Amino acid sequence: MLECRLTDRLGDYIDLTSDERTAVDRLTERELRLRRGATLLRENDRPGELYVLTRGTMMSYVLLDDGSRQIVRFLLPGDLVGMAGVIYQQSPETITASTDCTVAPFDRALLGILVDKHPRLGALLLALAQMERVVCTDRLAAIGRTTAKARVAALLLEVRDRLRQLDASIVDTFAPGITQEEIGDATGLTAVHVNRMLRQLEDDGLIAREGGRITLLDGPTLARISSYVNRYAGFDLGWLPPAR
Amino acid sequence: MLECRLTDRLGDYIDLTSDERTAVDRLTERELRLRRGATLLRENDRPGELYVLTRGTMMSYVLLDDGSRQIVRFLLPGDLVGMAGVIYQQSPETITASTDCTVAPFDRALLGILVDKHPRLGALLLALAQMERVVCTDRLAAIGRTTAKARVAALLLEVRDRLRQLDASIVDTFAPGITQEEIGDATGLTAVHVNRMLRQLEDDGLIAREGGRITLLDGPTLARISSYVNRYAGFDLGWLPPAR
DNA sequence: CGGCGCCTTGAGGCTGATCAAGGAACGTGG
DNA sequence: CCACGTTCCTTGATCAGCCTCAAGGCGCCG
Repeated sequence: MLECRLTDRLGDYIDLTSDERTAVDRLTERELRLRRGATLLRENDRPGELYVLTRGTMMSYVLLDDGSRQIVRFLLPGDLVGMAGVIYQQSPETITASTDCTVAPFDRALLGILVDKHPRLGALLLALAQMERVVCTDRLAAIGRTTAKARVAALLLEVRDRLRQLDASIVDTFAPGITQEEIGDATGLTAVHVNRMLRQLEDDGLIAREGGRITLLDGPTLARISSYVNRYAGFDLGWLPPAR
Repeated sequence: MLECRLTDRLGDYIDLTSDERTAVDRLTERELRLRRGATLLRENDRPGELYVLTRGTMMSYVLLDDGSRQIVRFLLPGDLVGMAGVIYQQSPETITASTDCTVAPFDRALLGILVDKHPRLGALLLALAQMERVVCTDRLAAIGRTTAKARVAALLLEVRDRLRQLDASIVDTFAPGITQEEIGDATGLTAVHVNRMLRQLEDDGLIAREGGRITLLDGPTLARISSYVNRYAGFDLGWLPPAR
């Protein structure tokens, strides 16, 4: 199973000093194991803690009155979990484990201390928050303004790019590890229609499927029809302050 | 015309020290005036600077290949503008003036310096970034999983709450200052259908319209049918580090 | 007075939802 | 080892919400 520490993730973007590394590792001293399907945090709970997801996958979503669900983000190892709730007295989202997984909980006061002692890390977290916001707006544009086929294609590309960031050996074949219903809940479609769109993409020769694994046969075309841009690349972090 | 400085906005959330105030004000030393319709930043431009919007309203949006537009956010005085692009070499969004307005440009390196000298402000900016992300996910859920009527209702409530934050005298009547086409581009609808939904809300007795001004006659019902939550309230910032 | 931007309303069509039924894979207990 | 339940995938038929196209009205400004 894929594993990634927060220091590894942050280290993808900047070279951490050993002081910074120590400070970040301090957030992940405790460890919590979750079973597939377990709920870490529920909407309107009081979100006292934050988490680093270290092993397994989770998802954050919102439930509406009529029982429908909007998946906001799939969480992968190395992701900070629960940041959206850090400013509220009530959590705006529910977070559950899609697979068995391990998280490291830490009090949110530690986040303040971390930023205070290591402003550069604060700036980096601010940058990563912006990245997530941009990913969210991309999804917004996809759901608001593109066809079902394009939305599914964009989601597949995003999943591929994020998995590749964790494991460079992943190129175009991967097991997304999410059901068609979850794809639907992330893209604003029904599971039935997601299934049809996957079939169409397959018939178009853009993807292949086999036993839960998906191969992107023609990434450029997929990206074109879905207006997909990889937001996990193309950074400019030259404005970050020096390490302290 | 409404006006709001960045220090005022940040001061809504925490009491700034005079040092912090000085540092924030330094970001807005320069001033740039824009005509209604002017574009401040275009998608894929190199985003070298950030801006504080001090007077007037703007909007940030994404254009898709087929010419359709997804409005990501309406910008009001006191808002930081361009933060989404701060981490990229190419701007992910276009920003244009909806009315004549005034912005204060500053180099993004200044952001790094600000965070370095005043970590508490860095943490606050991180918190505000999370808030925008939550607003974005609310919109996502609205577009992905709710009806046209609910989306329009939610947008009206959000506009009201944001205007009220700027001007406490605004209660339930306001001039949104946006066209029906813009409401559509923000909610993933066509202008024609927005018009029908406004008429329905009016026929239902939930809103009243008169000469471009809108009155929310029944906020609670509007909030209920649209699952709207005011994300501009209910904060918990107790975890911020002390001022430096 | 003419043009333009925006709003308004009607008619018809298409995308994606809903309802329904069945199949494959897998784990679990007898 | 097999029967069974559960979960997920797959496909067909019908329906409806929202889009598209079209036409006209109002108010403002040059």
